[in-house]
Amino acid sequence: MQRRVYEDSVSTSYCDTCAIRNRAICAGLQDDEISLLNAIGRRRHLKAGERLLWEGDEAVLVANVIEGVLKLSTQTVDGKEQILGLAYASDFLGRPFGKTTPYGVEALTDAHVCIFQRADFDRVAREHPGLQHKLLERTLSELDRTRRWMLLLGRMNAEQKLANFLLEMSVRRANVGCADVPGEADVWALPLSRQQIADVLGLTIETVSRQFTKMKKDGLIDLPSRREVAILEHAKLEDLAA
Amino acid sequence: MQRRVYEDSVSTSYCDTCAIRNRAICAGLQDDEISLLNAIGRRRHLKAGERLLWEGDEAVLVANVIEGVLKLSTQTVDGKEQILGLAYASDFLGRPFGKTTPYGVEALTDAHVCIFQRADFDRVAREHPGLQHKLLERTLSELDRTRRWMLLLGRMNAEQKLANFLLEMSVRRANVGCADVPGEADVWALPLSRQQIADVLGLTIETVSRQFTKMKKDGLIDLPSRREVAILEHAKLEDLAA
DNA sequence: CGCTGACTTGAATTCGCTCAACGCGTGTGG
DNA sequence: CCACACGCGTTGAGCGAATTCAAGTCAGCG
Repeated sequence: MQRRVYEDSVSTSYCDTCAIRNRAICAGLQDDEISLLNAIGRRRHLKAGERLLWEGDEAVLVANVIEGVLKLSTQTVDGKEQILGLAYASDFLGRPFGKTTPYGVEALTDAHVCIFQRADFDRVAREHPGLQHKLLERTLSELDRTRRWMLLLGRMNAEQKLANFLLEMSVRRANVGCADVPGEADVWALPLSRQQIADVLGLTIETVSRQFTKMKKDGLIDLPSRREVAILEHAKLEDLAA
Repeated sequence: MQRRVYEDSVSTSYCDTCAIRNRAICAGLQDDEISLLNAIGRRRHLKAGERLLWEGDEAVLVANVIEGVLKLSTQTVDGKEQILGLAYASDFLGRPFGKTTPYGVEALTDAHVCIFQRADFDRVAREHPGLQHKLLERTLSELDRTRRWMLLLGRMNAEQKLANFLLEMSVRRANVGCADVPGEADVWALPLSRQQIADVLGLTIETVSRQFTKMKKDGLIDLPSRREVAILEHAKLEDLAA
């Protein structure tokens, strides 16, 4: 029977050929554990802009990012958005063992995710300490990363924020594909609009734009088009990032 | 043999009579699991101002907060401090399964903690899924709390930040003892100096002071002494917190 | 070709920071 | 006991970075 257009049940070969098989929570699991995840997981394709989770909803899904960039965000009462973080390939999304989803998730680029019904996932996790351990490790390092981001939000000026943002994106993006060749130009397409960058950094769109312009004028970066960046002076950018 | 003055091995009765026995990660563990924790844990008393963990150190300890308030903090390159969060009774400290401690921990009030050698704790956690599960749940909700704090740092003005700070402290403090009687005056001693409050909120000491003064003038709070606060208009304070 | 939405640029404003002075309580040594 | 220093907090003045408000530019698309 045909499933919904964007969902397919995961055949055994899916996990075996999965791009993140060795980096996500699946890494290092035993064969029987992988099979179990296989049985309850589905692949899903998300178009850029499509939402996977809504803040405050009952938490019915958790997922692994296979490819693409997604944003986790929450909203202030007066409607401003604060992006809580970005999720890249092999990152985990959602709130296992919780009632409600604490943040919204939206794809910034076209993306592939491997989704699980939370109830299924919780059950397997409870019964398989290895999986739970992986999840714990991932959550702990996510907590560390989030806390470092607090330093950025609380203590940095616009220039430092943007420098850090570009450097982190450069690293996280590079981790996904092949390793960067040192000395090679560091160019890529930004998966975020100026507004979204502003939301990540706790700035306004105008401030982000001005800082981009300034960095370009100073020769630290290039902006071949609106949605592309090149880091020209990696070292100087790191100095700015302080 | 006498141990160091501030450390005592935990006798069975320690856990049984522990104030946080039913709220920390120990809650709901089986008797044999509790016994194991008992065997590897020690109580330690910290004086206000004493440090338990240093950022960047090899992670040798993890701990449960039994009583008191501690701060988790990190430093910028130029020496400014950013407090990453506060830990209250039943909160968990440290970085299990990690090489280095990602933040410094210092007691703000006199405090009691239940400390474990990380190696011991890791081993017990690995072997006892129940414990690991508790730890995971706690880490996940800590991540949620931290992300909500990002919204405060990234999107709020000084007034909103302080209002949120006071309200959160009121709640977290109240959770420790008996429940607040509604309508009762909400008065307590601040465990933080103005400077520390500034570090928590990503503000300067002067701004914090001015906001305190303003709130007092507006009748929202009272400041019986430098280190005491009373929330007079809880509802109005919540309006400010937005 | 003109419309639309995303981005940039400019000018004015404002919020929080910096710098500086001062107040207050506490401890210390003469 | 007083004088004084010291830490901590408050208050004021001026400044500056980032925001707000307001035009303008640009690219993509019907």
